[in-house]
Amino acid sequence: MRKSAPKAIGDWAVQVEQACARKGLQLTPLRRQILAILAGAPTPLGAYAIIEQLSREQRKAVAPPTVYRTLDFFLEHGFLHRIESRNAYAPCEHLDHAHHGILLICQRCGRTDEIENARVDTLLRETGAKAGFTPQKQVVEIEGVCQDCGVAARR
Amino acid sequence: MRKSAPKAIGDWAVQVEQACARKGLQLTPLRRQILAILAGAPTPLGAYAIIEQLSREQRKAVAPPTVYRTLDFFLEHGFLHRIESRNAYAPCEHLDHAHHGILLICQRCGRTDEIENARVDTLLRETGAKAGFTPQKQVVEIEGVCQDCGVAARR
DNA sequence: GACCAAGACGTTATGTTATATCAATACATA
DNA sequence: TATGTATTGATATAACATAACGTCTTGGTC
Repeated sequence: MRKSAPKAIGDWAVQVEQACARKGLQLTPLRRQILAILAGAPTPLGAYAIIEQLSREQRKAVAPPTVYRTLDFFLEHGFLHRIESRNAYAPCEHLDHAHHGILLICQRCGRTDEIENARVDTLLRETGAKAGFTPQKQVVEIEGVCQDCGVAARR
Repeated sequence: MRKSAPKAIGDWAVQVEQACARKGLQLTPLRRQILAILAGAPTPLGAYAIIEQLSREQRKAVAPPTVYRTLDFFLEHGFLHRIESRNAYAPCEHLDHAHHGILLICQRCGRTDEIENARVDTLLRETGAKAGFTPQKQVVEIEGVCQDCGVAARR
């Protein structure tokens, strides 16, 4: 799981900022604000959770399309993952290179961790290929109990 | 992809029927009807597509809870898969044993194929374990282009 | 048969997630 | 200024899912 959330978070926000600068992407106030909200969340957030928080912060309602557009922007550029089995969005922890992440989702605490494994990648591609299939996008999500929660449960 | 849909379908419906008999589960008229609808569909169906078809067949509106309950019944007993990345439901093609399927989803034709690979399973479990994670449920969905569509595209 | 409990289904209402569409604004550049 | 492009605002609605409660059937037990 994302151990020291504050640290990883800062990292992420900073990295996104740098990536935007590098690629000439606009990091507007709205995007920055949503970035901060996502960065500050201990667990992945749903779009409507973001809308609520945003609306609170601005004391003014923010409509769904506004947030979904921003999420799409982050997703397109690989800054964010969508967790399909939860309809939630979490920071991508490996911004520096293209990859298919494996998402570990804890049932107890709700935190997620993104790991990479080249062998899984390769194996999935090969497995698909054997069936004549050309993969474009992989969704690998594993739900279970994370280390911390597992330890806690056994105490 | 499910090549000869009619055949695989018949298989599926029959197998579900047998499994229900074996386990003492009621295969009521409603369940049978939804089974048939799912079995006859070339691609995974959303709950509301089932509702529509059901309502047409009965010339009478069927409400969402009715269908969702039946879907839950099939899911619980492992007869059906939910495709997380599509909010859709597809017959499970390996009824005879417990498993984590790998779902191949074609972007062009929408058909899905479910394959099994023990190595993927093992590898995912191991990968999780290395991170201190105890997996309960795996979601592996690969989106891409199936053989037929790939061939068609290259012609 | 009378009774009870469990399971299945019907019905109404509502909650949750996501998108279509068009208008307004901001900024760069010809 | 005019024109184009990117972003955001605003309204409405679509798509997916569940809560809560009532009714009816079924199958067991006395």
